Amino acid sequence: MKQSKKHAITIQDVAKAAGVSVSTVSRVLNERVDVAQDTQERILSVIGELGYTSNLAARSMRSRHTNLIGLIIPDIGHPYSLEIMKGVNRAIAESEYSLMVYTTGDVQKHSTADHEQHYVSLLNNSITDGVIVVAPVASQFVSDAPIVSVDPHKQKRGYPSVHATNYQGARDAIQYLIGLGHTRIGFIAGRPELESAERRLRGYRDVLTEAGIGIDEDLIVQGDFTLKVGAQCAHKLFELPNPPTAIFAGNDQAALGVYEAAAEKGLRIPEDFSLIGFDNIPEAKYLGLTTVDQFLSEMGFIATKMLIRMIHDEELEEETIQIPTELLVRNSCKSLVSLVV
Amino acid sequence: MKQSKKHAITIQDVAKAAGVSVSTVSRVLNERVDVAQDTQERILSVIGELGYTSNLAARSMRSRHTNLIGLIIPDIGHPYSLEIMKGVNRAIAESEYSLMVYTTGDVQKHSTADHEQHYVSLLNNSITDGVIVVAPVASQFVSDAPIVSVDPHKQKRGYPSVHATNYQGARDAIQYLIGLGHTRIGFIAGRPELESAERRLRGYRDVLTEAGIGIDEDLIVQGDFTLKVGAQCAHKLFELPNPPTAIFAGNDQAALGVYEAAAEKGLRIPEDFSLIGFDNIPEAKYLGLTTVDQFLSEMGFIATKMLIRMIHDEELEEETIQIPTELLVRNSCKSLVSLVV
DNA sequence: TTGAAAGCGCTAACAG
DNA sequence: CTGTTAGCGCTTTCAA
Repeated sequence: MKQSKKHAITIQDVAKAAGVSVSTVSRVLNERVDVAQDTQERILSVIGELGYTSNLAARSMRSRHTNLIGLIIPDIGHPYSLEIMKGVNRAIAESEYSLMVYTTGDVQKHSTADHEQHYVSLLNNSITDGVIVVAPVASQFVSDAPIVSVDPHKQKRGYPSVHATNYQGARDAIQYLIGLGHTRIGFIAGRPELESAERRLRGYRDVLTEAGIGIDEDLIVQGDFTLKVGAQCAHKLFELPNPPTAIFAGNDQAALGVYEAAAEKGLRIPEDFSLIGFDNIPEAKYLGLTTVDQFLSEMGFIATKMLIRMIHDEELEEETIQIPTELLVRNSCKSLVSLVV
Repeated sequence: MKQSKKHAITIQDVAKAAGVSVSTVSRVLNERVDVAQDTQERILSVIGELGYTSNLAARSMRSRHTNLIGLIIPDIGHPYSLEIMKGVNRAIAESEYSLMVYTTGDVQKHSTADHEQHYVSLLNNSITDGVIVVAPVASQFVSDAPIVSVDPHKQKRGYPSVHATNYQGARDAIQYLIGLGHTRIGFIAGRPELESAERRLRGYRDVLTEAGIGIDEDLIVQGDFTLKVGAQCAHKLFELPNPPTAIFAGNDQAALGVYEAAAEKGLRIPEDFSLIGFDNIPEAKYLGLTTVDQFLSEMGFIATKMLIRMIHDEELEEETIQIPTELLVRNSCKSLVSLVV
């Protein structure tokens, strides 16, 4: 209501309208106490009238305190990312921070260490108080503000990260299947370059060996964490002369692939065989399959809590948290999340 | 490698290291052509070595060009939001822009017009070139940068918005059910204060009236777009002396509620009755239910494309786009998305 | 209790 | 082709 419509209202406009200096307005904005009661009220009411919102860019530049947390996440549309975001969101909701999710749209094109570092710098050197990086391939990050990584591709040092206990989760899952009486358990492996996939496989091998059942290499097929290849893998397993009576799918998409392959063959889960999948699978509830579940969201939650503690300058000690996470559908096995500094 | 570790590398550091002035570095950064070849190369290599990333805050403050689009969305964890984000993401991926998703964590606590305006100002007055506001309750926004809204609660003027053709979609759905031979079709309504819910109901009433079937008010029950209440509504319908042979659920969650209620009663879909739902329902694929689908993602996509055109200063004319969106599962009816300026 | 003034890192004239 | 300079809107000493 003042002058050019094109120009946003600044702290100057507020100061002028309230008949004070900008520094006084700034003090009110930052909830300093050393401002006279009536001055404060006047400024506040002017702010309300003018609909002033402080310029984030300018504020970030001057003060190292934006109350903004950045989340750098590969593919916003992927269920994996979504679950983690949910957990982050939960932690954000009960904090004084707001969340800025940064994504570049396409997983394939941007998941390089260079890009990750770029986004970390972009956010942390400017508008965020700290960032969470999900599933980074980068080993190191240069940043003056705190960083936490979630589910990094490879075990790394230098900054804290939250890991799923993939090994223990897979162990629990296989033990659960053995408890059901299965001895021929198929395994659809994930992308071998990922530490998580490798650990799940190791859990499978170890439990089967320990149980005296032994490993039949024909029962281990190489998937890639996609539904399509998961279905192909399942077909391979079903065509075996001596097919498995249960399948452990490396992740959610693979599990759905198995489900579709089973449906094609007219098999029913869990009547004809047992299917257990890793990662969150919303459909599991209706499809009768068992999942090692909820840990994605939990990882996001823990990472966010940690980051906030770091921002508050609480020095993190070398520590490990273990958080039990129930299986969603119908059993007693547990998955865990661990924190590694 | 220069001085205090705590301090991020600035354009000054780069200039010093390259033996040029900051403005020259800035020119290279902004891909100006009027820089000598060798100077440019030298600066670029220094940037690489130092791992310099330009300060977003500072850059935003000086130039109206951040290549960042803001998405203001109520609840990141809700399937509704997710679908829209997917569409936005798709459009972002094929553009030169990056996406900044802004959420405050909790739908209930923050979905007020004031908050919406606050976030619009926060982003648009500082770091974004434009914003997309999803499901706003606010009627107007003050902002110097472009705004597009998606699926606003009430029809509003002043800025462009993308609407689902809820009326036509509901019409198509009901016609589809009539085509299947149904005459007693239950309707689970959504929150009555939302225009979308009201339009769907109107589509239902109109088609039934036009078809000469007439309206049985007992078949219309008041839901609230949640699974729990959806299930209760379904129970109410099933308990009717003359229960419906088909149910149209106002949205995805309600449809799942109906599914669960049906499962409890031992009913099977679609053998025992037909169930059709609005909004994206991933589970639909496995549950045999029909959906009016994909339009959420489409709305996000269109809104983003529009916003980018607006940022590029292409004046938007009064126009309407109609985009046919197939039903997901098994039929021929279509839903549409329209654009209103 | 308040104001004046100095920058934060960057871009964009304007000179050279 | 390149350097100098003046701010963008804000916070923060330092005085008054």
